[in-house]
Amino acid sequence: MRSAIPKKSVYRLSVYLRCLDQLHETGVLMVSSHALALAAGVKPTQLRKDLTFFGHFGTRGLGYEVATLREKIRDVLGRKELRPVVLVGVGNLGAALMNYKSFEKEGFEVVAGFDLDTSRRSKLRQPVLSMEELKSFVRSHRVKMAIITVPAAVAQSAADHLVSAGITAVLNFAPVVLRVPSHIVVSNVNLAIELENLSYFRSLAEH
Amino acid sequence: MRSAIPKKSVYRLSVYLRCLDQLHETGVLMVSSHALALAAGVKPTQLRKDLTFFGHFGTRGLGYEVATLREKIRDVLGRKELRPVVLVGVGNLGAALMNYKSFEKEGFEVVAGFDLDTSRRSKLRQPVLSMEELKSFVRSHRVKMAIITVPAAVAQSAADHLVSAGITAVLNFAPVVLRVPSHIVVSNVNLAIELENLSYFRSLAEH
DNA sequence: AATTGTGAATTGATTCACAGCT
DNA sequence: AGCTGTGAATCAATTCACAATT
Repeated sequence: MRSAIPKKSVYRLSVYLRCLDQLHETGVLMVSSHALALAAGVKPTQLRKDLTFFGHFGTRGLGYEVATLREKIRDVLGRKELRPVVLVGVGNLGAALMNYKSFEKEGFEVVAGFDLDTSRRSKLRQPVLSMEELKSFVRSHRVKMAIITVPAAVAQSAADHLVSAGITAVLNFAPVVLRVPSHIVVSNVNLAIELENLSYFRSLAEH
Repeated sequence: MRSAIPKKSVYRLSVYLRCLDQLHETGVLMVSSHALALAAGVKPTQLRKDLTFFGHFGTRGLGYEVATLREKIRDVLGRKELRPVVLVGVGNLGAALMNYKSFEKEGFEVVAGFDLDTSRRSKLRQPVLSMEELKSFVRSHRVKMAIITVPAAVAQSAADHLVSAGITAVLNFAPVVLRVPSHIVVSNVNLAIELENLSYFRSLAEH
């Protein structure tokens, strides 16, 4: 049994890291689990429990050194080197993500876009290439991660292409459940469902 | 105690609805929990359990009538009328979301964008208005939901504006934890964290 | 015979309560 | 005195096992 670590703890680790970044920028040296948890929007005990899955980083009576904890979490999350990402489907959303500043800031670089229509290269820094060029590009640039922003109807085909090119992690924005081999990691972001959910809980709340 | 219904069940309800839409389009009349669960990427028992929170919609021995179940889920999710949404922050991502087809298809209409720079109206169908116009627009159009796609530094201020204008649900793309009154529903989408998570689990998987 | 619906059992996540350091 | 780290307890979600129904 490799991973007794809850998925959600890993997710929150990223949230804590963002908060630590902010504290670091503003020159704060030490932080208590109470203060950091407040900033992250969780309970102090949850923060401490989350951290225990990865080690013990604090000093009893004092709290956590911001710079150190930040560094440790970056290590856990593998934030040493810049990680290249390719994107398939250079439509409105795809192009926006190719320009998305937070990706770079957090250590990801969208190195190329792929699309049936390679004329969609307008004001992008990165090249927009044809699907035929995908495999050789991914291999030669040793890319392991991809973003899918194609229409639902062609998302499975895009995923198949990516997998056969050697991609092992996919962030999928297409509203379909992708079928991939079990060693491939897929994470789905369905924006329409996010809105739909929000709408549901909003209606509940107004009573 | 109103809601003993798990958040995740509601989320999956939206996923089931997408699958039912597809089945409906392809003319399928009946579906078993097994088949629908397969399409949705969950276990049959989970699908059935999820449905029991909202009623019983199937026929033992036969399964579920696609059209009926679809209709019932639409009812639960409040998908009767078109729901207007405003968006604050008409940058790359914001503009892409204002054009996002899946929103319309799923019953949401982004009716206006708001930005400090109202010249960002380029090829959008919807008007891009100044922040001063937000409150009166939201009130006169009876908008209840908003999308925040401004930079992190001004996201809290955007949220404050929205809340005081009468918005009660926010889909937040800015990488900050928003402070809002307790009756406001916030859902966060942090794309950089999604990639970071994916990267973490990808690294785990390659062993 | 097939398939739903659901209590009971299990598994997983969160919170509590307090021992252990500084 | 203050705060972390963590086993135990609680709470929530998932899965099992099977009775109920067509």
